[in-house]
Amino acid sequence: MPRTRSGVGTGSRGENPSKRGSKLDLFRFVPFRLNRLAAEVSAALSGEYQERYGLDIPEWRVLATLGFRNDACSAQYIAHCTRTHKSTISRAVTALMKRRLVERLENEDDRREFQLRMTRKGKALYHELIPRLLRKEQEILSCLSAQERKDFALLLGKVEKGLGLVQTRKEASKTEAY
Amino acid sequence: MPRTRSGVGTGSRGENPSKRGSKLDLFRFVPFRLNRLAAEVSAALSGEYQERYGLDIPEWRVLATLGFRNDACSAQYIAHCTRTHKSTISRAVTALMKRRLVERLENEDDRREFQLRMTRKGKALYHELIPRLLRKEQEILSCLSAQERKDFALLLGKVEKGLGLVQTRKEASKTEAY
DNA sequence: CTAAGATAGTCGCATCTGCAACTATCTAAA
DNA sequence: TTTAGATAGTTGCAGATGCGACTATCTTAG
Repeated sequence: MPRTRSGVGTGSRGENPSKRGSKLDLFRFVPFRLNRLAAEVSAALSGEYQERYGLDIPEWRVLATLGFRNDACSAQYIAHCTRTHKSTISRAVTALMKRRLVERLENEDDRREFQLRMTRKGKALYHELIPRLLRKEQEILSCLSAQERKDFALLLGKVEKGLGLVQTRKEASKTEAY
Repeated sequence: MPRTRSGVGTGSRGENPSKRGSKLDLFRFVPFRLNRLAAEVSAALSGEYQERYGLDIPEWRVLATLGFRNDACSAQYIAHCTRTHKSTISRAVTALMKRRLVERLENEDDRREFQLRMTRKGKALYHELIPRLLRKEQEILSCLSAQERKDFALLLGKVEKGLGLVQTRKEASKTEAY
């Protein structure tokens, strides 16, 4: 049974409790909404990569990067383009190697870094996982019309760009160096 | 533990490294984009509440909730409406009480729970912080036109609703009980 | 060649946070 | 009343992750 609210409400006590417009509705505050939404979406997806395949997010990011570029690359490259700390990527790679999903080759030209690529087993898992994730994504976006999804992607892109999250062509070609 | 099954599942276990459309561009994958964007936006804001005022996100959420409802409420209520785990809220409240930003009163009707509210000092901090955060938010959204911001908020709302993140009126009145 | 500085990757440490167990309290039913 | 079950809040524990130090290697300048 609902407890009776103490009748204070927005009424002003002597002290001027809520002066000016200096109030903030968390539910309309975009940073909070983005955080909450991201957490919820991650939770919705985790059933696929986490429970079903035992991958955590950093591990999944490594596989996704390797799978998309169908080509070997360094851990540093993955860290840069997924904006994940290099130590996190390092641990993810270690775990993936233990499970024989990823292997690494010495780089002759620069023996500090390794070339990473998925093993056959890793690729199999990747190709099994991708359709599931894409389906989940569509499920999450199913509340939007086709046009709204486009708009949403466009707006996300603008905000990302505004925050410097988007690679320019120049940066991308520089990134090739990794 | 979900060991990978021997069969590859989607068939054609042959070589064929990148078959079909089973590829995923992380940069077009909405869950990844939301995660990255939320992290970046949080980082952009942390300068205000973290560095300047020594608050972490859960602490900030407690203050924001108390500030918006200009009324005392329980820790459980805050946990529910911010979708934060109750243990996290508990620790945040403890920290805020140590700093005398928040105080709690025994609830006569139910001695399990406490009524939380900001102290004068807490309110002062809150009213100093809010305009800064709102300014930051506007800064982040400055890459969007007024109409685009509206659209963005609307689309966020639809996705939130689709995920069950939005309170209906009925739930809201039920929540009053907390 | 040598030395200084940059970079790739690893690892220890500290922090954060979710989970689950626990206490105290409330509610409802026998 | 007694007892079983629910709920508010706290806390120990473990897993995840960022930071910074460290090693090894590369590059560039003298």
